[in-house]
Amino acid sequence: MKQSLLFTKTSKTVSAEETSLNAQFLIKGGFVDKLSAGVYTMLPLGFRVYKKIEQIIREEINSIGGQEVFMPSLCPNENWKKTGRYEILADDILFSAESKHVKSSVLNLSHEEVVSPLLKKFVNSYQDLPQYVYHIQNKFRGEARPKSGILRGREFMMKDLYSFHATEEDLNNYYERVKISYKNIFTKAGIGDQTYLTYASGGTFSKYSHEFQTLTGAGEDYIYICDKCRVAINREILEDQKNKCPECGNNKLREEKAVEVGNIFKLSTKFSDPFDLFYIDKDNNKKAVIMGCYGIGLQRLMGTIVEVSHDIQGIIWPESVAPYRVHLISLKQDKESDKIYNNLLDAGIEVLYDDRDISFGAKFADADLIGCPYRIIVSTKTLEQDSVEFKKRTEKSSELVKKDNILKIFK
RNA sequence: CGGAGUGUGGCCUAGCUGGCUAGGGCGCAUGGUUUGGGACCAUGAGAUCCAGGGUUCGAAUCCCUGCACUCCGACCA
Repeated sequence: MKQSLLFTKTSKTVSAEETSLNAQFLIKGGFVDKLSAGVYTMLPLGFRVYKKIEQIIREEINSIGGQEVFMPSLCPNENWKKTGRYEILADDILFSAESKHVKSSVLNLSHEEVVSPLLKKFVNSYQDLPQYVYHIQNKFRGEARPKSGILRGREFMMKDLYSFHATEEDLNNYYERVKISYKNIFTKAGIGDQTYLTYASGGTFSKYSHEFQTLTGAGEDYIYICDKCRVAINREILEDQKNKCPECGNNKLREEKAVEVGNIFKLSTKFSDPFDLFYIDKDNNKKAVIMGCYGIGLQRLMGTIVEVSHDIQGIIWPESVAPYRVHLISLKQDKESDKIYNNLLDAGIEVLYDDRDISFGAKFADADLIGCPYRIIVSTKTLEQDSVEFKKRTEKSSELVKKDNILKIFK
């Protein structure tokens, strides 16, 4: 992509009100635009990052049997009344959706009320189970107080996976597979080192649920980490847990602030009961389907990566989610840099090409802010030596690389 | 939802104990100079000072109401 063609621009300034670090960098860099509190547009650069994250999640969930669908945002509130969640949430964070001809719909804030009746249409026998259904789709939550940039929004994308089982044991087994899968996702997204499996309150159906918490001061949760087991417990169950690691009993836990990037939850029959989602077992008995649900907020994950990976100049994207792999900077209006750009494109390398006619200082500053992993600089100086300058975003120093050898770097 | 703060050209802001044509920076346009860490000079365009009401000879400035945004707390299926 030629940077001169991007309709967005970087900005040197951001409102003094915007104290959240992820919001500052993402807005200045032209990744997102805030429409109103907790409601953001993904701009071309930001949407590329978003899609990389989405794809990491999709591949990982597919690998544990997830079948991707796309469920609607609109839902008759009848469904929500069936589960009792309408009464609880209609006066709170549940958006109602009305028009002249539609008087009784809501905007889904999660999709149990859609996916459960959906599966009822297809599940009859134990032989139809288990099933794993997910989508990556908008959620609407009328938060009283959106905060921390894109970490807590009123409209956001979420991967929500729902699993359907004949038995509790089968759910438990799958639940463990999802744990591993989530760990892979956060590792691939570049925050594996800072992310902890965390015991949290489980509601009425199991002793605990599990969250994936990433250490950052921007987080809203306090977790207590057991360094032996590399797990944590959420402060909300600390007293239950008597300040001990649930896995090894270690009572020397350290407190950290963290943000919840993922959550896995055993639902039991909470949603299958109201929708009469059942199956017939081998002995011809009618039994309720056992469910689990598993969520990851996409924007929250994106914002968390920024919170975890940046320096004073800007974002340092992990290669797996960077908007472009290479930021090519020409310090000279020259056919040579066009040629290098085209060679990189031909080799299938994602490259953002700063072909703008502006000062080199501005280009460097933008490159630092935007945070692509690799930088290639083409200038008169480098071309005299038949070379370009190659620099990683994570490193201060650069090296000269012969033009002919550029592609070898990326093999 | 409780508490605190803030709304000024496209963006960031100064002005806020009322007083001349609302000042600056960024960005934008035109011309010139410059070219390895956010260049410089000149000229120019661009403003219902969040909205409505009130006080006053006079309101961006004071008062009331509403809306929006930010932060702290509560909440977080």
